[in-house]
Amino acid sequence: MNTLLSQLGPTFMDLLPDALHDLLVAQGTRVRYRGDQLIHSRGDDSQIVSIILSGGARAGTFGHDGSYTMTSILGPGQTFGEFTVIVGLPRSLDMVALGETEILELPGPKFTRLCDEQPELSKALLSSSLIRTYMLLEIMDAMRRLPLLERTAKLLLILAEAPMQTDHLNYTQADLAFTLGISRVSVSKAVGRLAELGLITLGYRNILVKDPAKLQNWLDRRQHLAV
Amino acid sequence: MNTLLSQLGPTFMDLLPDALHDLLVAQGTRVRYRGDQLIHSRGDDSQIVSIILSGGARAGTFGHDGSYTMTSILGPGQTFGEFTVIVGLPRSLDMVALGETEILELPGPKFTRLCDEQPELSKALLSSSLIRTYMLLEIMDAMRRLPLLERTAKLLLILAEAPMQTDHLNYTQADLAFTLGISRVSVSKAVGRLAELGLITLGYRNILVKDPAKLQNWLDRRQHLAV
DNA sequence: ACAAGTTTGCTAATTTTTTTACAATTGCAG
DNA sequence: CTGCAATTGTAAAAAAATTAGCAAACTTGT
Repeated sequence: MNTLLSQLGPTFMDLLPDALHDLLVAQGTRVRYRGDQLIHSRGDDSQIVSIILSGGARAGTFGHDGSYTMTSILGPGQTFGEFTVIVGLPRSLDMVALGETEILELPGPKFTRLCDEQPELSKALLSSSLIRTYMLLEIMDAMRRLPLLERTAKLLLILAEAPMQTDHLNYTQADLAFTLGISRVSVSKAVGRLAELGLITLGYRNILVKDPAKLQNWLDRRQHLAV
Repeated sequence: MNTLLSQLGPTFMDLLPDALHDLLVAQGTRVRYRGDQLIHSRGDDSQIVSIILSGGARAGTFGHDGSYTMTSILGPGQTFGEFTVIVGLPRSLDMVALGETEILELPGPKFTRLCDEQPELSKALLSSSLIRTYMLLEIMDAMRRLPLLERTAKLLLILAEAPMQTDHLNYTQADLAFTLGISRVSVSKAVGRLAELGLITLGYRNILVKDPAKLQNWLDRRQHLAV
């Protein structure tokens, strides 16, 4: 669960030469989204590549029953929609703006043309995609191997290091439960224990991770023992 | 857990124009591996891109305690090692040959040069990488949402549709347990129930999925009910 | 065809997690 | 300031999964 946001490596935009960066910005349309505004839904087949300029976005799925499972959080420099455009399948996740967010949007055909003309673009996208795959594998591994308490800690760490986040994580414990795929009671117990250990501070509708490094450290030691 | 093998889309090799396909084969070295032979280990930083020509490979991690968790299975036309070469980080998974396997190996520098010269190569790699990411997200979703019985069924389905596989899946229940990250007893119960339902037939060191479509059907109905 | 080593099927005891239910707390709207 | 709705903390019971252990079934090498 090592995150999709506190990037292990550079983001797509980081990987781009300046010239290309400028070209993209020139060719795309800047669109602003308010916090919690839906950017697009699972199943859409709008062919648009989105690049986050500022703010952030969270990816997840809304269940038929209104539940929500968060899959990942994206920050500035990261992209989404390229799967839809390049592979030609409908979007698999709902995307929601995380706070005031500015996104650069490029129509699919224009983007693919740019890719053809500028091999560097494909290469940057490839690198960021490979990095993403790597992280997903790490996350899957964590999900299978780590006990509930550690998994919860890891999620908090991911959220704490997310872009557009103050110290206080404004999520309800029910949200966290959905995200982790465990019960609210279990979350309550887990965060309770973490709070006991002085790693986090609990509030109403929010959790404070004052010292992410400390939490990370605790987690690392835990994982070490487990393996 | 929708597979990394019964490809949802085309494989890397499928995406390649014939000319490039031939070029790669000409530039690479064919290497044969016996069944269960270790191709490379987690942590290696050998810079080699591997393309499976025939046979297959399974990716996973060996724990310090000798345990093994399978992450995915790759078949002909699929690649691995590109992460290492392009991003420059050590390998994250142990790869083991699945039966008699022939692999085309390209040294990293040669591969990156080819990528620079042939943009089509980057593009094919990009598509297959995006497809892989998509599948991983599906798998993660399944892991969080599906109960143990369904997860087991899904794994069997994935394995049954894997390349290099006869009707009989030659895995011990302990193998399946490792792969699913659950206990052997739980697997035993799960496959027992599936056998009761007539969806599979149990044997010694192997499981027969005579009618994958039927199993798929059962799973679909189950998932529908769950959501 | 036998002995040795795996693998499977089961059981019982234990641990973990979920469910259900309810009280206490918090923020907010009026 | 007060009452309401949402959120959190907790406890007890139920369900699910794990561990540990053992006997029976099965392969294989000799």
